[in-house]
Amino acid sequence: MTERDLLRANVLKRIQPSEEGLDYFAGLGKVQHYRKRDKLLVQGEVARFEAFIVSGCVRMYHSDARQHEHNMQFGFEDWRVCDLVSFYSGTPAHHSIEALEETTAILFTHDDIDNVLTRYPEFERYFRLLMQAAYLAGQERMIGALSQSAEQRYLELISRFPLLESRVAQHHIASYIGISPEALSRIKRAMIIRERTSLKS
Amino acid sequence: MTERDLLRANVLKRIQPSEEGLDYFAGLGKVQHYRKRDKLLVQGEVARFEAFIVSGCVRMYHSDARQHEHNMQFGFEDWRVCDLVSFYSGTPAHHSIEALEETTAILFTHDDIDNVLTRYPEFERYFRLLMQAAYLAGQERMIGALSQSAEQRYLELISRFPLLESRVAQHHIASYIGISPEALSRIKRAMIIRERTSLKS
DNA sequence: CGTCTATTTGAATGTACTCAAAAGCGGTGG
DNA sequence: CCACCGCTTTTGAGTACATTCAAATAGACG
Repeated sequence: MTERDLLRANVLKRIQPSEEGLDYFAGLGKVQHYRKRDKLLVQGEVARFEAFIVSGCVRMYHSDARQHEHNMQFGFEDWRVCDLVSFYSGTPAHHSIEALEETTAILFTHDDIDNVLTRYPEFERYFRLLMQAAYLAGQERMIGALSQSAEQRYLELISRFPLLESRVAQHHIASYIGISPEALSRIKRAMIIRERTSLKS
Repeated sequence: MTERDLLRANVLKRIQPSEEGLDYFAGLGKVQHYRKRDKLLVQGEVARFEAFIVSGCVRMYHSDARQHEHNMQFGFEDWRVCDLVSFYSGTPAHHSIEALEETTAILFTHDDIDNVLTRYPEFERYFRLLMQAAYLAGQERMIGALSQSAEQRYLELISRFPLLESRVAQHHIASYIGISPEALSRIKRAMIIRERTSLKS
């Protein structure tokens, strides 16, 4: 039941619900296990659940008209991953979600969430705060994409999530910051060379 | 009192609050008038209010380290514009908001919103839905930025908001889609030439 | 060890940027 | 009504950065 505890802790980071409400919510959802490369969601289908990652790591990505994949979000323990557009509006998802490692998640259907919101409206605040956090992250990312160089975006990303370097393939990071894997490779090399020459001088 | 009516209608598009709650909410906020080029918010200050645009038009933009401005959002009648990051977290805003025309807005402070949420928790849902809509829009935009050409982004933007072409300067649109004004000018010319030659053939 | 995938490197190409200048447009005052 | 001013848009030329395609190298895993 340790998955459920992680979930409880996640709620308590944001709101102080009644014990009853928390129990109810923590009992919802379905624990699911995924192996590396399993898909939690396939682009074009409707997202029927929101995934709360208990352990492991996933990526959410969009595959464009030219079959190029663009990573939109990574998800580790204690993160929530979902194509919220699809989930809340019932339209086909613009994203796929794929496990990058062995991953355990708790899946919440729309009904689960409706149920808790109807019974314990205190959770409206929880979901609003989650939404807010997701929005803010997106906003920050957009600013970065518009006003920073690829190198700056890379440095900022890995300084904010040092996990990524060790757990995620480099081409996935390249995709996240919006450049080709070759470009990221070159950028890293340029950084190393710059560092060497500046140390010598 | 027509400003307030627009606000009521906006609420009713999303939730069915008690009459009491709606009256309370519709009475909140302060009507404010801005002239062209007036700033509703200056980057670096804390956003003390969320603006509900009653008439006119504004842009929210980020000014980067090189003093380049990047338009993040436009706002017309019946839209909400705010640096939500700053507003909800109390940190200095990463955006400025500027009136592009004579503009009337209703301004809601954080206290206003806290008050209505405390008294009428039904409004949690309203703000969650707003947040959701804002998030979804951001998500769509990010996908576009990563996977579409500048030309496609331009075409999609003006087909979605035909208002823009007539009411907003071209360089503001260029900034929104993330390219220089020169680049947009060239793209438009290329489109016209393509059209001419395809008509002739 | 061999296979599969990820990363690196190279070369040619493309797209958008910067800087600079010209042309277009709208409003104001003489 | 015209001349001028300020601002936007257009055009040109040179440059920077990332892309694509292709090939070589390096790592991971069975």
